[in-house]
Amino acid sequence: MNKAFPTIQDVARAAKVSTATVSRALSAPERVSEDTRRQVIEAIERTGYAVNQTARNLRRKQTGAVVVLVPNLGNPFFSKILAGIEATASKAGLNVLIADTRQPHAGADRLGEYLHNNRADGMIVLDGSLSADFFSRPGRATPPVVFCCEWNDNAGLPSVRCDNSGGAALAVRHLHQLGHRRIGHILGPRDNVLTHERRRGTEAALAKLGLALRPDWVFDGDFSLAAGAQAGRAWLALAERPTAVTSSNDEMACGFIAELHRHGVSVPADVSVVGFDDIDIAEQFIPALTTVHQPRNDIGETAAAALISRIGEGKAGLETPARTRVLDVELVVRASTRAIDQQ
Amino acid sequence: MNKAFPTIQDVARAAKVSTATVSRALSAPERVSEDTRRQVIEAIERTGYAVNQTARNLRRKQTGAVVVLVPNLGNPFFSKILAGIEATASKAGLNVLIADTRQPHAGADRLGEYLHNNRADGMIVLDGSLSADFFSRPGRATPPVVFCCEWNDNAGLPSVRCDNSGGAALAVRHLHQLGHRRIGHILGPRDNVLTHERRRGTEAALAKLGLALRPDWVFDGDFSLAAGAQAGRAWLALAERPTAVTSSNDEMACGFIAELHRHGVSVPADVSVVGFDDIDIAEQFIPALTTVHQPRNDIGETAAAALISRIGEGKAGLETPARTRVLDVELVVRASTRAIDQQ
DNA sequence: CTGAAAGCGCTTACAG
DNA sequence: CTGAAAGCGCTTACAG
Repeated sequence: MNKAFPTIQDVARAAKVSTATVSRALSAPERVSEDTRRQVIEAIERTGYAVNQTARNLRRKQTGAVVVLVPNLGNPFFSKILAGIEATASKAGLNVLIADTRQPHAGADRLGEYLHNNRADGMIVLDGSLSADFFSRPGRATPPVVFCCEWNDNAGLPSVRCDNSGGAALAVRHLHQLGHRRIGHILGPRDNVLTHERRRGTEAALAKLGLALRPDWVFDGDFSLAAGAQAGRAWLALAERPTAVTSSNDEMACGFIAELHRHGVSVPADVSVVGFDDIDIAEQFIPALTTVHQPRNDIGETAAAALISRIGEGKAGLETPARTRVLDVELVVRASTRAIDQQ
Repeated sequence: MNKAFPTIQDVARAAKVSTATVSRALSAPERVSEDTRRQVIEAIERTGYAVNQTARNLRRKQTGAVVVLVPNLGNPFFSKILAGIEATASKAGLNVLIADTRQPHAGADRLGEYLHNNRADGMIVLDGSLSADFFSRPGRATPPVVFCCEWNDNAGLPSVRCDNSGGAALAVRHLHQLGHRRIGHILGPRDNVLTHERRRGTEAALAKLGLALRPDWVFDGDFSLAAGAQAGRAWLALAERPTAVTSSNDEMACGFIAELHRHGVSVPADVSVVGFDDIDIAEQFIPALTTVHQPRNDIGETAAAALISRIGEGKAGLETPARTRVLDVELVVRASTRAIDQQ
């Protein structure tokens, strides 16, 4: 900040009114006479005045900002979620702060400051691995928090996400309809709630069809392209191979397909693959990826709207019953899956 | 914010000292006696006190935040840039605000508030299309601004970016070495500074090799996958086709290759393709994409460091001579390019 | 080393 | 409709 910035005092002087009137002309123009308002506006222009948000926020006891906690900002998956959050928040006049929970400096203490130091009026958390007590501090009220995409059941907080288990089931049923009976699955990171839910959906759908998920057809992963490639190598090393594989996300599906390709194995001719997320590249991948579409922009917007309404109610994080919003997913059939002859 | 939050007054009372002493114990512990410090710490814990940043910022005349202006947050290209910025800013104790310049609500006025309403101590701009007068307001000082990736020469502001024309030249020379003489180019969005620079680098390199960029081998685009696919269709419709194409970014290169694939044309057997950026998927694309690697994380970190040093100097945007930092790129040869017999 | 007091730039009952 | 005054929660010369 520069001291050369004009203040409300300067405007008051220039308009020959009190600072209270200038303030009203700005925040409640209907409570000021036509004439006065004009004078104030004119004085504002003449002085080049702009409200000092810090002072306003201190006085109003708000920050005008929400913070989004992202596990690894470098992961492009989050871009459309962030875009949805930003669109909704900025429409409501809120600023959006971002913080990366995986940064070395981002200890729970540091991140907790956002919640407890009046830096933000609320928080959207994309990281389900934050422990429940991160969100509540002994003897202190806490601003509203909502989970988005990932979540932690123990925290008892509202959550907005897609239908993860349902999506996984969609993928399995699609492969089953194509005649596949030998179906494998690539996992996300261990201890991740999405990994867990998608695996659960996969197993449940398989069970309903009278099939089981063979342990040797479950491939470890971590949502990265490299992990997909590694799963590809694991698949190649198998004596008995599944004819189809569902992946816990698209990136691993792409890595899996690329690795098989490098070894002369073709998708979908030799094995069918279904992803999860429907990231941008899925449609232009070769082969175009069959996947479970997740409405990422919507999810971000819905989470922001949920947070904003909580902020409006003035409810703290734990006072209102937590509500879970599960948005629908849909299967997008493209070129990475193909019918198989009955075995 | 919740009124239940304890203030520095509560701590002072609990520790039986003045608020000045509490403040010092926090901000300048060496100016407080050992004993007093311990008492204050203990009182802070007992009360659950956390500094109110808004009050501190008002008093100190700073905001403790920088804002990043992103043209379309939904574009995953920016994720690693943002990650670099966030890492460096948070290390310096600064919060990171983001705003999308392409949102309908994001008029120049709204965005300008970040600069002129004491919302941020500085700004990083990823959007080169903002006009020069956006950054200076008549009669007002302006906090430091630095461009990142994109820039606007007219604004006279510091800028951090990769070597765009040099990268484009690298791509051309690589293709030339492989024997290609008929080389086309897919453009980014019209009026974009990166489009312009990369095209310029392409033409300059071509000229040096005694070649010209044929107008019918220049394909319109906008950095999107769909634009790449459209360029693919344009290539297919050509009577005389280039044997190699450089693309102004990776996404269009992928779209281009995918479209040709759908029409039975193979890369690199039938045409070689070089991208730009080296996004995550480039390596696992089929064929793996030869491209110009841009150090996105570095670029973000460097831009943040440049901004922070300007903030530290207390210089406003226009007071110090603008400095341009151009980071090196490098060609990553993968599978989308192949030698051709001399023609 | 410590405290009393002023002040950062606003907003908002309160009174008229 | 308007103004005087208090106060949001800090920090920082100033004085001792």
